[in-house]
Amino acid sequence: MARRVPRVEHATLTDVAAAAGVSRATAARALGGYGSVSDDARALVEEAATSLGYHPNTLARSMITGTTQTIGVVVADIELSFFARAVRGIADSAKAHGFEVILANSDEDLAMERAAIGVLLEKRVDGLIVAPAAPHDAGHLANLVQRGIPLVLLDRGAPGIPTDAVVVDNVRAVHNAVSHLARLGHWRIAIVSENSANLTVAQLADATFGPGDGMASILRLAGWASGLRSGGLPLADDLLLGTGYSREQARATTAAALAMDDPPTAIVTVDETMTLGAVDAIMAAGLRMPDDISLVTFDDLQWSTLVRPPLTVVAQPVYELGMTATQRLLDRLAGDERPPETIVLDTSFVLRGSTGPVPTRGPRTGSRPRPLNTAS
Amino acid sequence: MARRVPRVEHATLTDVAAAAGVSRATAARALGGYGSVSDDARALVEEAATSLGYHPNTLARSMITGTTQTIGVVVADIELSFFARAVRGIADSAKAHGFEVILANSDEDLAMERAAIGVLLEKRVDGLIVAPAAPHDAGHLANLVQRGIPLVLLDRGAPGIPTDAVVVDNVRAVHNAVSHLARLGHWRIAIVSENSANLTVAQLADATFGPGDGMASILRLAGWASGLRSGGLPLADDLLLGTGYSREQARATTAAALAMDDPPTAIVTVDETMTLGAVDAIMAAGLRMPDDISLVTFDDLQWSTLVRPPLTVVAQPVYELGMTATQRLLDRLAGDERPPETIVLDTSFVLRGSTGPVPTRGPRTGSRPRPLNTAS
DNA sequence: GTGAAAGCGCTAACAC
DNA sequence: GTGTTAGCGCTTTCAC
Repeated sequence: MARRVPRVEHATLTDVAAAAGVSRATAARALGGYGSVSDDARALVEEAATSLGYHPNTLARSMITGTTQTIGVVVADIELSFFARAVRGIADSAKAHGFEVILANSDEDLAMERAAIGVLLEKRVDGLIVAPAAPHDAGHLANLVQRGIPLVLLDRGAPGIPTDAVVVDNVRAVHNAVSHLARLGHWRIAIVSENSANLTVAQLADATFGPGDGMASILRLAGWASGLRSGGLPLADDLLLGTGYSREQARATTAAALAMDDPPTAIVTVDETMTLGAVDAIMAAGLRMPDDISLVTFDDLQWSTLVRPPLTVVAQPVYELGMTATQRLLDRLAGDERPPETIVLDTSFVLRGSTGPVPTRGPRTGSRPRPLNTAS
Repeated sequence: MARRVPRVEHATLTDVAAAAGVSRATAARALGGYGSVSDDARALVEEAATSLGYHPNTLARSMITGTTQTIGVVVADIELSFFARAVRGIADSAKAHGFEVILANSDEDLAMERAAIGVLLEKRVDGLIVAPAAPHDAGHLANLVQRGIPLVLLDRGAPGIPTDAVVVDNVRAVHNAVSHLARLGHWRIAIVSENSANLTVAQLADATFGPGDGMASILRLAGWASGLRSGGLPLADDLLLGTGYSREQARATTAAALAMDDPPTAIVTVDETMTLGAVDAIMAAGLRMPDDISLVTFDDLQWSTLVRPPLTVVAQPVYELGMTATQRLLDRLAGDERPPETIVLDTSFVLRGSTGPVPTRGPRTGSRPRPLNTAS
């Protein structure tokens, strides 16, 4: 005879049935609200249930029904504002539909992501929302899709994987931001990114990425490069400030760029971490925005308006990204068989004080080189 | 015959056993690493398992073992930096011990907290980490403890509930911050809090709270009041800037205080949300820190060093709070029967630019009233 | 409307 | 070392 060692005593359906003087089937029907039960029996059962403090064991239920009412969520790091807000959106809409959320952090590490997904699957989550660490190395995700496990990608699509993704149009968002800076007369527009993809600026400008084609950071680089090109600006490789994924590395890289002979007149950052480091460097250099340098950052963070001047930002609908991903996942769980699609939400460009025209005089070197190219 | 409608086909132990040509018990032993199996059998089983893509169904396992290797976490709002970081600490240490985390937000609402705990219990989490919304109305938590469900409180203790809690010494932290300000000569030290507990400053100063006695915000008020008293400063009720729990309300309340005839010479904020609103108001009023006003905020947020001047803060070991809570919970799960205790971690006072001596001349009104009381 | 009985996938005695 | 078997708590036929 199997015998478990219960950590905690829970009243079972059998207990309730016995107390109510009915069969387990009747008790189950009364409590589960399915089948038909007489009013008498229902009353008896409900009374017994409350007096025993009965709560159904969803584990046992799940074994039969095949659904756990749980979704697994794998993000890079819940500490990043972006993911915290997206997860809040996920949790809220999941809860509204009776689902719970199991959370895992991957730290953008493929092995951690794989492991996390494995564990979530063993827990028999009904579906997954994943911000894939390596959209171009997503065999494990393809495998999920092939096995019929509902999967929605968040923030980044994985090319070639036939599943839903919810993203923003990163290329266009940054292209527009760069165009704005170009119109203001900036001719040295740098970008700070943790990911340079080992591509030259020309290659990035040539690339034709769709919104769901991989990491947001790469797409933002592509948007930057294409913005430079369409603004008639030189595609200078020294403006691609590739660095490591930490505030300190972003600071150091930005600081080095600011110390160049021909420093950028404007900087774009691709996410919160890069923004923190870039602002560190700009402030440490004693530069005034926008007089000495213009700055556009990604994501409208809570403190964007607290630095002086307030930051011009590309704002993403982060909460909605999470909600939309969840909605789509729950639709799939409910049997929606439409072909997978990449849902693209709109960003907005929020103009504040950190961007402005290039000053006529050079900020520190006395004078600046003329633009190399002013044709469109 | 019961028949489930599997959303996804998973290979079962029976499948593996059949493929390997052994009994289910042998397969289970080989895979589970318990009991004894011959090397031949083990090899056969492992091969069959990999080729079938077998992953154990932890639901079935949990039904027998009585443990789900899952902990439930209920915080106010994962979007707040404090909880995001604490949850990261929880998730990391949980994962290191083979546990997963189910996350729920309560928005500091008691009903939502109760509901969340109910759901987590139905999912048979092995234990709970809760930041209680109402530490003084915690019958449901007492009930958990009585039922033997392992529970660790985070950030706030619940007086009278015999369970572990992991907190900081909020009273002392704020007392020290206020003492520092008093030593700098400040005589009108206000505090911005979403919770005034309907107490007068004198009552707060008289209260003798321990570190685990309820909401952090109240304890911080008490620390402020006792700091005022021991600094020989008047316990003026108009310095207790009680407001609603939103950035905008904090801004409005702070703005009103700054517009008083006798405005504060220094302000303390009790959390991230209050800090955002208070800084909004100070900046909107055009006040310079620390020349016009000094500011001490709670929690060392990432942007604390990006505003000018950088903020003097009370820093909490937030990640460690989460790790410690998890460690204690896992200890309890492992059978640790020590009497429950309130674990108090140390805060640190980080002196930066937003605090300084009271200027000899009044900042805006030309001259200020002399301190009412300079005795200790 | 109600009860009996099967069985989800697994672990844990208990024989052999 | 291995197989047989019972049963975790529940839902779901299928009779009555």
